Amino acid sequence: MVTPLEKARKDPDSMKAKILSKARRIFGQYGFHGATTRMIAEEVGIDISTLYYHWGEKSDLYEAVVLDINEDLRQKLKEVDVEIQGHPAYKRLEMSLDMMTDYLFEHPEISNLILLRYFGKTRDESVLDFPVPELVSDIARSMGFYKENQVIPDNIRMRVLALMNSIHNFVSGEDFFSSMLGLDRPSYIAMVKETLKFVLLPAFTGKMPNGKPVKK
Amino acid sequence: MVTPLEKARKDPDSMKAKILSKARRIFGQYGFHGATTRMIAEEVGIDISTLYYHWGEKSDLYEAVVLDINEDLRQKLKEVDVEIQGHPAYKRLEMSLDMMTDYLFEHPEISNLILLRYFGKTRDESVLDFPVPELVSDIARSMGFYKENQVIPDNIRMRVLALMNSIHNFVSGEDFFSSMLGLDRPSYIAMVKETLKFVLLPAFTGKMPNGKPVKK
DNA sequence: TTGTTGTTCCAACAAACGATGGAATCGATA
DNA sequence: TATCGATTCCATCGTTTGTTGGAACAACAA
Repeated sequence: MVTPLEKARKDPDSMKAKILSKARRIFGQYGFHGATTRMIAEEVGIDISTLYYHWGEKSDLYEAVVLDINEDLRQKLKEVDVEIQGHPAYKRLEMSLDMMTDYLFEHPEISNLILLRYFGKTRDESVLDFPVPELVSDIARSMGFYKENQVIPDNIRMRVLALMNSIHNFVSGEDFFSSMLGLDRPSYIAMVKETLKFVLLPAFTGKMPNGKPVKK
Repeated sequence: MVTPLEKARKDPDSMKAKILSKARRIFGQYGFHGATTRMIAEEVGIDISTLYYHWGEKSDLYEAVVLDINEDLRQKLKEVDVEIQGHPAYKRLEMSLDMMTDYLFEHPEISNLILLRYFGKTRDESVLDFPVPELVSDIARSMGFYKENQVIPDNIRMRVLALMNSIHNFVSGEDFFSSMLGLDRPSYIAMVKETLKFVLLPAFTGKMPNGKPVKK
């Protein structure tokens, strides 16, 4: 059996896919309760009942959105994993940071939704949580923090979470931070990359962003 | 003239203060739209109209909550700043991390609300933003990242943001992350501290958490 | 006593929200 | 053409949410 989400992902021009795309953005910006079905329908340019026809309840649509971005993220991580093969650890992390930052700035609703799921609660606790553990394991192995096919200890998992969240924070907080610093988009993105490297490279690779070892 | 917030902060046993206290928790957990005035009133054990009598509109109460936690945070930062005087840079950062982590785990709604303000939008954009820039400058000076009474450049501000947000993330995401790792509260908090030191100390101080310089 | 002031609750309102039934429309098929 | 399924919109429903008016009550001053 084929789920509505699979249908939508297969045919990006379908009404299901259009609704899903707008729903991603609006749920990401306003959260589950802040977003209304009317807002989403209006954004697509359709009646609310059409939205309900395709996706059923609001929470069902939300669930589809979560699974959708999770699939996107997983796919992107695979791409990155292929791209960085063969480089030394230092270069691998640096490349990953650049690529993931660029990708997430193109799809900021991914970061928004992930952070909202971490930090915010929903009134009705029906909603599912997406498989963060798998993502974390993938990243840990891809970065070479831990060897293949082994159970990854908690402290390594925590470090990966810290790494991921640092990116999500800057992507998701773009409006707030860039206006606070008075930066335009390209300058802000460049500064995010610089900051991420400054903070993360020494801890995870033992080298400063300029490639020199950390001074004593 | 004395504002309702000042009244509430002066008399913690007053009804205004009781409402404010519960409002902090509920706004922090559910966000502005997710929280309802009825939820807050019920938590306090009063009628909704009593809540409106003391704080007026929902957005006014929310504004008071934001200013309240901002004041708490500012006060705590001052305490930390006094405590760490005289220590070397490495020790200052380590102490600050420990103290701020403990404090925020005691008042997680502070981290919740700050992150929700960064990342989430409100349907009516009336709401004010609280003075993050000042906080960031205070921290930058307190940590010795930059000298007193100078305009702090953007890249330093960004590093401070990265530092602050790393703590907020782990505090605010406690439920999600600790259940994901299967840790109880004390273990989780200990692991958060360890992780924060692992990630942040090398970049900001050039030393590993064990005090040794970062290896080449 | 009477009045005043501050506080609390009951009841209710209008608007917004999630959700649905049913009619209308369109395209393909027989 | 007639029929059928899929899709879209209009109108509407019940509930929740933000908000308010007014009565009840207590404490205190005149």
